[in-house]
Amino acid sequence: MGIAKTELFTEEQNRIATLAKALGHPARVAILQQLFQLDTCYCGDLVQEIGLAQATVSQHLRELKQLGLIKGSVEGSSVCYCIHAGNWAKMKTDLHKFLDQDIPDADCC
Amino acid sequence: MGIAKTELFTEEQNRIATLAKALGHPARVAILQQLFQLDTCYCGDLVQEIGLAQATVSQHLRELKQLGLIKGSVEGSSVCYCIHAGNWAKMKTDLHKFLDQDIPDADCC
DNA sequence: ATATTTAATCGTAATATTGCGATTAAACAC
DNA sequence: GTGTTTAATCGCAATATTACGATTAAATAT
Repeated sequence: MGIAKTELFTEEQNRIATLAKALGHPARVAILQQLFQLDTCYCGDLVQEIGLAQATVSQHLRELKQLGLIKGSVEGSSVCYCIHAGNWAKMKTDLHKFLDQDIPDADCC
Repeated sequence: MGIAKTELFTEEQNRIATLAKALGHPARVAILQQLFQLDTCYCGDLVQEIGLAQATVSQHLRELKQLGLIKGSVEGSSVCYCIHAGNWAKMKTDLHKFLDQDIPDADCC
């Protein structure tokens, strides 16, 4: 019914899915890439770069912030965003662990 | 309007988002983990393990197959699934490239 | 004080996803 | 042949996501 049955899965499975989901939209990927480049870190610049409406970009920023992947600080009337290094590292650890599993060579198919 | 504006983004951004999205549901993570364990590779066993309805699991399997992350082969009246090693490796390369970027130490916030 | 800039939030419409019962088709058993 | 098992697909309901105009609040400029 469109409701994800998280209770059926392990903490680890849910965490991986949550992290992956956050990266599962090109606008959020684009925002993160901009922040890695760091020639634009102000919200207004990001809105220009991304090309979506201000409200939409703000919504994507909120998602990334809620997960802790980015942090924002108010500077006068604008807001500066950047990658949250510690949490990004944690995410990387978790995703790598999943991605880098050895593929069984039973090769049953 | 709920429609992802893929044309605003680069091929790379869209590809990363598409890959991440596929991993963005715990059922699909669970399926992949089972295939890594490989004590269950038959569709029916996966349905048992996952705990969702057969139709739902089949739908998740289709998504993973369409992206090429898994492959399935018919064996009599059942179907055996496994990780598509080559495509999994490609995905890893693409995601790693994105995840492993250096975080600028300008630390503007 | 008033006007402007900036970004978050609200409300809402369009679309996508998730989940499942029912049906279907193919392989198998008898 | 008929009955059974297996898994894909259809159809639909519930929920989630995406997008944006409008509004809001805070900082800044005049």
